[in-house]
Formats: sequence, structure tokens, C-alpha cells
Amino acid sequence: MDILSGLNPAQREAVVSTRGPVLIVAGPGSGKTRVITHRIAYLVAEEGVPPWRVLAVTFTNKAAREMRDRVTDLLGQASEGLTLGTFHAVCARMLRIDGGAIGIDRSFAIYDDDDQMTLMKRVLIDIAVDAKRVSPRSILSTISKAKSELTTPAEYARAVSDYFQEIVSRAYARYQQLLEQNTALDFDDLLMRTVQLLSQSEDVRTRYQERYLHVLVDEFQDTNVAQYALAKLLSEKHRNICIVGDEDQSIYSWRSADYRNLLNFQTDFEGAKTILLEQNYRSTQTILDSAQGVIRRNQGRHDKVLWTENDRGLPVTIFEAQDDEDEARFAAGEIAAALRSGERPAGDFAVMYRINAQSRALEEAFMREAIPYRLVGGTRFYQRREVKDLIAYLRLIQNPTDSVSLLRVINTPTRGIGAKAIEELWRWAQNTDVPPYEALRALIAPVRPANGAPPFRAGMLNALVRFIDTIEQVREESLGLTPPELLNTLIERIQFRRYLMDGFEDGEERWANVQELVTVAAQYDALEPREALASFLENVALVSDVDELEQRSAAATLITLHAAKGLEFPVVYMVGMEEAVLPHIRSYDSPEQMEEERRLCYVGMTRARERLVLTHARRRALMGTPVFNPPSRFIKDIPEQLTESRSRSDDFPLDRRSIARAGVLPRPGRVPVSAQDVAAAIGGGERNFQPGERVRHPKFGEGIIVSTRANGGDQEVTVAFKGESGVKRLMVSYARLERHS
DNA sequence: CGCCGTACGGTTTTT
DNA sequence: CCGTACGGCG
Repeated sequence: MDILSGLNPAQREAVVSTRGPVLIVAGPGSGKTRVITHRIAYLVAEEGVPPWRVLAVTFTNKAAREMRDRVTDLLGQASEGLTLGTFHAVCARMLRIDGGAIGIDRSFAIYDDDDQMTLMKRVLIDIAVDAKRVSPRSILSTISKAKSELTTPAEYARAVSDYFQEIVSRAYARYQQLLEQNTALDFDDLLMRTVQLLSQSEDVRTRYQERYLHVLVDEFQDTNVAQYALAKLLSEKHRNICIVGDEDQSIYSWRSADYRNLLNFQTDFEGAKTILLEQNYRSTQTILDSAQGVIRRNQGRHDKVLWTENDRGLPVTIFEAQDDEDEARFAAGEIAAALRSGERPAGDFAVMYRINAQSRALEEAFMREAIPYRLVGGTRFYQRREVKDLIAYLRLIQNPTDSVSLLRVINTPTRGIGAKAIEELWRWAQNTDVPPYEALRALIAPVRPANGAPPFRAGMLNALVRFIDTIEQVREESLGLTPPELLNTLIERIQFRRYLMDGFEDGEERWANVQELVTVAAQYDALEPREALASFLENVALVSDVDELEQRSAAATLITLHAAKGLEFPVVYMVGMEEAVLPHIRSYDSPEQMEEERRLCYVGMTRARERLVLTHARRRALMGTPVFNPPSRFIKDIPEQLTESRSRSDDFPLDRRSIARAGVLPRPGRVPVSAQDVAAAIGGGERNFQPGERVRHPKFGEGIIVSTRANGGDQEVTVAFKGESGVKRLMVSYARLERHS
């Protein structure tokens, strides 16, 4: 049978075990995507399951796209109708169609984190909490966690046990209320509300449960409570659920993912069949062994025996750079050399890093070396201000109750409606109990409603009337326009081009982005205008970037470790392999987070097919100031015989530029910051600590210096203390730290 | 009200 | 380093 050819016995079993619950534990590079696509093809072609009765959920849109392509390769037209997408996309679709059953208007907007923040700031005003004392961010993230655990505001309120939770509880209630008033859902709502829909409406639940004869979920280790509940609900009738995951690749717990769902699965779905995919087809033995050396140190994991028939291959290179620029120069230099010699095409290379900010140095180096590259993530297209502004206009046109969008556009471009006027408008609308947009509309109503005189002076009234007039006009016209026509009309009416060109240094680039947006919108030309606008907006909300032109072979890839999950490259550079970067400083608080950093490292390493290079820098500019971090602990966990070490020779002369960057040469407003200079500034080097040194503190006890940085002529050290004290950041001149051996 | 300058603070990862 | 918050001016 040709769908099964070329699969090993375990893979084959994973494809043909189509009855009942199945758990596939798939190590990196084990051909798991192939297994899933072949399984879908097998269901359709061999078992005659109609594609529309199959639901396949992936973790990213990109994965969904790739999977769809592969299924189409196997089945052609026969795959038409298959439901394939992320949980969020699948839920959004269900809510558009059936959300009415629990009172969700089908024109709901989807709020991203910016929108959430805007809304939360209003919430804090409404419940009279000072945003400076409690950070809106932390409230939002607490609420998000509650939602992904399916905790409603009422349930949350019942479990409140301290002051912070008390505030969160009030904020949560008000926040949900405002979302509803705005006819908007945030990302967590998409999941939570769908679970509610399925549990509360028997009719809807039965319909979907009947429909989905087979449910497949990829990257199951990254599901949260809500997603797990969805998977369970949707597969309850037929119980043909196949989940694929690997606890060692769980890297999204900060987003409430819980890899224990993998383990719960076996208890929740009795008699689930477990299939292990342990043969690796991707990496050399050396790379695999190195990665295993790192991951093996995690507690409480099930040890897997990954093996490969591939060659041992090259040793893992460990490179010590002087600083982050030097590190970038090294990677770019090697890649450029390989391109020049024709050894490899640019598409073979990927450079991976822990945080997006690290990409800058790399980009500069790549540009200097004229290496074609694509930057994945970073400031994504739909995150750009000018793009978001226009999207907000469209959202407002589609859904006038959306006050977050209204707030965004009411004075963009500036039309003399400032903070004060907005405040008045908000209060006025609230007093008369209508959405702000409706309140504005009352200003141009032929017959003025009797609900209180508008609290604006003549000049302001004028500005507001002009604004609402413009929007209302475009709204009326919108019914007959395609998305690009609508955008162009809008752009012209608000004179957006002039606003961008005159108002910004990089106006040209911003304008180019606007035009790009119009181009993207043209994909929806064929649909009926209202529906076109709706699907355009939904896609904008759920798809984080514009379809990358798949110019794989033409460009090297710069990517975060998180975003690299699921990908593979012949050559991988992992940069910033230092304490405080990977593992990230924020993960020192808890062993769980530290284990996640380890998994992240493992994920990165196992992306490499043939060659893996790990680099660390002695000095790195972080947030403008240099820090000195020792090499990552993860490097030490790689068996030494598998590695080769390289570094710039120790007497490598620092060029003037990097000296200037490090701040050894005095710069206005900055303090001396090289290690030597700090020593000099503080006096005699007595107090100049280096990472790795053992110290004692009168209160916190014994500890070890994790990292150091200069701060206001003083030295700030991060110290990991033994026992309960944990990690502290201390100023050397105040903290009575002693060296200790 | 909008604009400009300066001071300050915060920086992980993403659907 | 960068974006934003805030204060003072036109």
C-alpha cells in the first residue's frame, strides 16, 4: 500500500491504529509530521472517511499550512473539506457559526495583547485602582491564566485569598463585562467560550461530536486546560482521538501549557494505545547524543532511547566570542565563507536565539556580509503601528461597539481630539449607557436624542462631528466595496498617506507597509463585501504574519528558539549560550522554569541535521549596558568528547568601536562599565565580583555570583543563594558581600 | 490641544 | 537601547 511505504514499523502502526484513543510519543526528528499526514491520508483513502469528518489541530498556523500542503500532495482534491488549523482558528470558526447559542454576536472582534492592555487600563480606571501600584500586565496575565483554566469571574471571586487576587477578581469581572460591551473576544475567550458553548448547548455539542469521527492533535505537550477540554469534548462520541507529543519539547508553560496533559490522557482515555517513535531521521549521532546529555538532567521525565542510523558526523562546535558583536561576526563570517565557496546555500543555515532583541546584532552582521536572510518573528507585520491603525478603522466599521478600536483611531491622524475630550466622551457615553460610538453618532442625528447635552465646547464638537461623519460615510459605502477598495477609500478620506509621510522619519517605509496591507486585503476580493471584511479581519487577528514567501533555499533564517520548534536545518547556530540568557535570568526563580529552559535548549539543538555550533560571549550588551555572563550550564552537560572548543585568541585586541560600546571610553551620561573600570571606579578591585565566584551575605547566606553589571558607578550583581533566599539582585556597595571559598 | 524635550523604566518566549 | 510618560511651551 503506497501510503504506508517508506515508513518504519512504529510509524506504520501509528498510521493504521485508527480505532480508539492513541498516544504517539514522538521524539525530535522522528517523522511525526509525516505520520500525521499519512494517517489522515490513510483515513480518507483507505478507510473511506469523508475529509470533513476529520479534525486535525496543530500548534501554529504555519504547521497547519505545511500539513495541508502535504495532505494535498497525498490525496489531491480528495482532501477537500478537512478541518485543519490551530485551536484558536477552529474555535473562532465554531463561535462565528454557533456562538449565538450562548449569546455571542457573530461579528465579534478578536483582541490581541495590545487591545487587551488598552482595555485593562480602562478597567483599572473604572474600578479605581492605580495602574502604577498594580501593573496591568500582571493582572492581565493572571486573568489569562484563569481563563485558560476555564475559571469564570464568579469562580475566581470565590477563591480569592489575598489583596492582589482581590484586585484581579474585580478587574476580571469588569474586563469581561467590557469585552462583552465591545462585542469582542480575546485569545483566551476563543478557547474558554468554545468550551462553554459545547458544554452548555447540547444541540451544538451533539452536532460537532457526531461530525468529527476522527480527532488529531499535534504538539499535545503544549496544550492548556481549555485546549485539553476541547479535545475531549470533540472526541467524546467516537473516541477516535490521536494525540502526538513529546514532554521534552514542552516550552510553553508560561502560556499555561501543561505537558502533564500527556499523562492525563492515559488515565482519561482508558485503554489508550501508546506508540513510541524513537528513531531519529534528522540529526547525526553526535548531535543527538549532545542533546540527550542536556535533556537527561531534567528530573521526572520518562527517559527515551533516541537512536539514529545516521553517521556520527562532526563534533559540536563551542565558540567563545568576546562580545555579542564578535559572536554575530563569527556566525556571519562562517556562513559567508560557506556561501562563497559554494559549499552550501544560504537556506541551509539558521541562527537561533533566546530573545528577539538578540537578532539585531545578527542582522547587522548579516547585512555587512551581504548574506540574504529572513527574520522570523520580530516586529510582525500586523503589529506595526500604521497597519494596526488601519485595521482598527476596519474593525470599527465592521463593529461600531468596539470601543478599543475607536479609542485607537479617534485621534489618528491627529484631529484635535485629545485625552481630555476622550475622557469626557467616555464618561458621557457611560452616563447615558450607550457605547461611545453611539454617543458620537447622536451628535449628527437629525433629531437629537433627549439624553443629556453633549459636554463639549463648540470647537471640540466640531472636530468630533467631522470624525463621526467621515466614519459613518465610509461605513455606508463599505457595503458595496471589496476590502482593498474599502481600505483605499478610507486611506484617502483620513489622508493617511500625508499623515505618514509628513509625520514620521520613516514615512516611506510605513506607507509601503500600508500598500502591502492593501495587497493582502485583495485576497478577499471574491467574497461578498461583508463577509470579505469579516474573514480578512479574522485572518489578521489569528495569523501572526503574512505568508512568508517560501524562499527556503535563498536565505538564512534568524529565529527564536521558541519559533524554531518543528523546524529543521542542516546547520544551526545557537547564539547567546550564557547564564542569564539561556537559561534566561527570569527562570532562576524556580526549578520548573529552569527545566523548561533546558527543554528549550534541547529543542534548539535537535533542530540541527548535520552541524551544530553553540556560541557564547564574554561580554554582551543587554538593555544598553554590558553584562558579563559565564557560559551556559547546558554547555557543560554536553559530553566533552563530542565537542570541539574554539575562541578568539585571548589577546584579541578589542577594536575601538567595541571598546566605545562597552563604555570604557567615557560617554556622556554613562558610567564606566568594563570590569576593569568598575574595579578602578570602586577602588582597587576589592569589590569587583566575577560570575562564578562564591560569596556570603549576612542575611541570605552562601551564594554564587550569577552575573554582574555596572550600574551608576557601582556594581550590580545577581546572586543565587542557597536554600530559601533564592536569586537576589544586589548593589555591591550596599550589600555586605564577602568572598568565600 | 499638540509638540517637543527629557527623564525614566523595563525588556522572554506567542496563538 | 527603545519606546513611553510627563512637564513645559506655543
